[in-house]
Amino acid sequence: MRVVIARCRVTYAGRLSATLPSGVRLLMVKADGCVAIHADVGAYKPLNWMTAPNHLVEEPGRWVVTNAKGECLTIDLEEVLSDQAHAMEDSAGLVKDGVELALRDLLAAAPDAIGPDLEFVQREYPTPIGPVDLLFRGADGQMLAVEVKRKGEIDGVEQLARYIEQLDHDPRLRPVRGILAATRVAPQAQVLAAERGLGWVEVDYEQLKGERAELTLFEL
Amino acid sequence: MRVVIARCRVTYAGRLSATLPSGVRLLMVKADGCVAIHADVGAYKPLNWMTAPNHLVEEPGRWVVTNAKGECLTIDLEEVLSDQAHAMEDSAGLVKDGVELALRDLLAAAPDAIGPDLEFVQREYPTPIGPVDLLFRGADGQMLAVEVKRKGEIDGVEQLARYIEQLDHDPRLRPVRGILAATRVAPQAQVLAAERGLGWVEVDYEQLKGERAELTLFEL
DNA sequence: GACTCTATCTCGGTA
DNA sequence: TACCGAGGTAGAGTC
Repeated sequence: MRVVIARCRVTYAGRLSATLPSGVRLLMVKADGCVAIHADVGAYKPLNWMTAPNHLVEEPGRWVVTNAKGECLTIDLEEVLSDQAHAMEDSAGLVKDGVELALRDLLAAAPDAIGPDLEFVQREYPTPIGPVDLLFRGADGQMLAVEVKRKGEIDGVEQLARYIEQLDHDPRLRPVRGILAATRVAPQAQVLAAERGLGWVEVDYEQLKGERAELTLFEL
Repeated sequence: MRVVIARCRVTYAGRLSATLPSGVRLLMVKADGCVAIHADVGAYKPLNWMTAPNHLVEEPGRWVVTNAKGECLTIDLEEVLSDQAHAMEDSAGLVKDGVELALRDLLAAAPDAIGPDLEFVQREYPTPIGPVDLLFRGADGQMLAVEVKRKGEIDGVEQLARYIEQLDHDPRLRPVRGILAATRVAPQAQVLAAERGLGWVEVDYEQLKGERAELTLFEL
């Protein structure tokens, strides 16, 4: 990785146009060719960037980065304060835990958090437009599709509505009820769910995890 | 901004749990306290990070970053290869052009680009599920809701349909027509719009901007 | 390659 | 502050 500290101006022309006036910034050029320009605020997002694959041409006082889509990032270097390169061998990647997937599995094992007398049928039940997170059968025999989100928003309601529409095409399943399950359901999502004839439920992730741990302990 | 190149291990506990095994990486500590850990691939996203405001405690061989939400980022430094700091005065920010907001404002001022004899009523007209970009009144008195997108795709049509559904609940507005306005409307979006009884229009951003400039000049 | 969906999403706006 | 929508979303997985 090459790290340059420089006073520079930047322009980007591509999906939008953006210009960055003169200032001291950090330029990163990574092993895969990615270029990022960071200011001294904001941990996450670069001011400007160009992802790989791209083509970097280094002229005196100017870098020009282009890609196949016709996007162009131009960096005018007014003063280079530091320029160093470091070898970084590939290292094992990040290991994550605790997102939507875990919530889905917890709910599959504990349907009571969604509603009474539900029998788990399948995870990732396939439809032509993508898999439904969870499918249950109610005490009355009616099917229930559940869309799981960490945060339930309008998108999640639309997604669930599309799945229900697909599932209702299958005479063996029809009519299918739908519930959006999330640690939090936004007010707008609640309104839209009601409008679409869908249900929603807020579930407590920590509590589910605790119950699961207890159950595991008991089963030992 | 402080830039450290080091062999390190990282753990994050907060919105999820994540661990990062030993490897050489770039650590950025910005003036606002933000911390980011970058690998040698991917221009954009750090492997781990902590946004401001936070609290960084530097012990020998270990940094611990915590914030008010109880998130915690721990960096175990195994070997520091470089450690430098650079002053970066605040500089003027990024200037963007060509986005949805500008397009919306141009259309509010130039309804003719959407259709004949439209009277501008309101920007961001509120509904229970979010604001409609633009609301106009036609010559016949009928209301017209316009959803503005840079690129008109299926989700833009869906969004517009949801708004119309809400607006039609209001007897003072009903019946409301809907149009998707974008610099380009995808064929699938055109089909879906027709299906939903909605209109669509492709508008020329550069031309609108030009007209606006002319108008401003004229008004001088 | 195109499409879909998630994200410690970030970021900006607003009530 | 919380909530909501846009993003040059990026990045991962699937078909």
